[in-house]
Amino acid sequence: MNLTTAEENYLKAIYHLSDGGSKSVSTNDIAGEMKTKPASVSDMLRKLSDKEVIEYRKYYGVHITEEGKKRALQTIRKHRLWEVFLVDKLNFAWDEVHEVAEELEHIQSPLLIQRLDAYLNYPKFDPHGDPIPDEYGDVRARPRVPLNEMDLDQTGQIVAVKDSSAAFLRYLDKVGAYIGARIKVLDRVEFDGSLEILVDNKKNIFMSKDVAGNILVIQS
Amino acid sequence: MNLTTAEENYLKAIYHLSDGGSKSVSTNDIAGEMKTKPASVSDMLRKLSDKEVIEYRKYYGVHITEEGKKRALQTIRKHRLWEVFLVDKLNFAWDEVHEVAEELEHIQSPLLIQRLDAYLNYPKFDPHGDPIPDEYGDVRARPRVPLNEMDLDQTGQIVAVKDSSAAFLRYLDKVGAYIGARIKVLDRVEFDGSLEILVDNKKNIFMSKDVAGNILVIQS
DNA sequence: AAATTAAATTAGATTTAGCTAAAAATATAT
DNA sequence: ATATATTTTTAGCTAAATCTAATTTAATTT
Ligand SMILES: [Mn+2]
Ligand SMILES: [Mn+2]
Ligand SMILES: [Mn+2]
Ligand SMILES: [Mn+2]
Repeated sequence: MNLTTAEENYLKAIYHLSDGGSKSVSTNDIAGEMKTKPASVSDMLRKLSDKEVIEYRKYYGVHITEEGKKRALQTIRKHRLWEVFLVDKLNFAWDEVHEVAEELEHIQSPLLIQRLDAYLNYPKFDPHGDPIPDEYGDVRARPRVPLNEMDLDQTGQIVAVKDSSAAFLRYLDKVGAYIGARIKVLDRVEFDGSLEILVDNKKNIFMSKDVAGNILVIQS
Repeated sequence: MNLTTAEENYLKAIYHLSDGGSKSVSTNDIAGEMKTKPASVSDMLRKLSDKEVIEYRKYYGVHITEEGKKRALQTIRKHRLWEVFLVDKLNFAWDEVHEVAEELEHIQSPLLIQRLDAYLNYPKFDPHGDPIPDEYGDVRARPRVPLNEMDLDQTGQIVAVKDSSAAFLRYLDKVGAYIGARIKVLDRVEFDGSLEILVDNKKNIFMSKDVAGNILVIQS
């Protein structure tokens, strides 16, 4: 059974809100994520349930099914591949790609995605550091730690961000904290948890605990 | 005023059926081209007329307006740029690109098209030899002659096809009559107008008048 | 100039995706 | 255990894009 563009978007939202299928998700949360009203969500849940991509018990939230997870991961795969294309080939900045990818992810053509993947050299991560599922939906996740949880003097590499808003991404660009940057925790202010970070062994930057909590690092 | 995907598709059909705005177009012709029913077309014509991209007098067919022509050319530009991308970068065959481009042409992002154009090195023609309008809607058309109208012993280069069906394109691939091939008219059978053609100075092929009429050539 | 045929429009339904307002169910607090 | 608050669903409406069937207008033949 085919999904419409709206159904794909809802399913992706449910996948994300449920942490990849582990939690149940509420109508209100979906409405918040999709920027629609709860009444519209109730309607859509009935449709997604009919198509057996979610399990739906009225008043008790939804679970995504195995089939639903597979579908969501395919859409996420397409989204992230297009983001890589936009950044690597068309020189988009990493904060300019999400909206366009949100449209491109709905183009129906398995051949297109296969060829795009090959053309991009089978990338494993998108420009925000999020993993790209393979064509079977398998994801190679790296263990990632929020920067604010790292110990003093620890080193690592920035691999992803939790907040992908354009404002946040532009701020990171400004201070040089791009994906791939090597960092070291130089100091932590006990009072508010803010940090002093060494970036790429050459630049010292200060950031609030809040900012650091949105930066994900692989420790090394 | 923004156009929906359906409106863009109808407007493009009207542009083509009217030979770029020169002829008036009938409801039935549009229905044929769009594979919808005349009743649906009447509905859509009212909408397009409200948005002032066509001039519509009930029962007397439609004319595309200047604004409509501009919009149609933008969509055509996007369609053809995507086709170049699919063939040049993703190694699609020229008979595999049309359907996907029919979806990709509706992605809304001026930046995307600007960057794609640059990335493809500002191509002037799509894989079927059709000209790509520039961002102002200007088209550099080459004077083209159907192969069946060429005189004996004349030479030229295949630059486009009238029929873009996959079946026809595959046939052309098989006989080596791809876009860019140099050809010479060796013989014409008076009885049925069929032709013998020398392709790339090395291969002799025979083709019916019907086939030749769908191949466009620049004479040289 | 009628009569017939063809083309186009209108009327009325359906599906998808949204909305608001009202009702119902569940959760929380006294 | 009630009362209150919150969440969720239902009912009813709108807009887009289709359809079929009926009607109207225009074009073509006799
Ligand atoms: Mn994204
Ligand atoms: Mn999307
Ligand atoms: Mn095409
Ligand atoms: Mn299209």
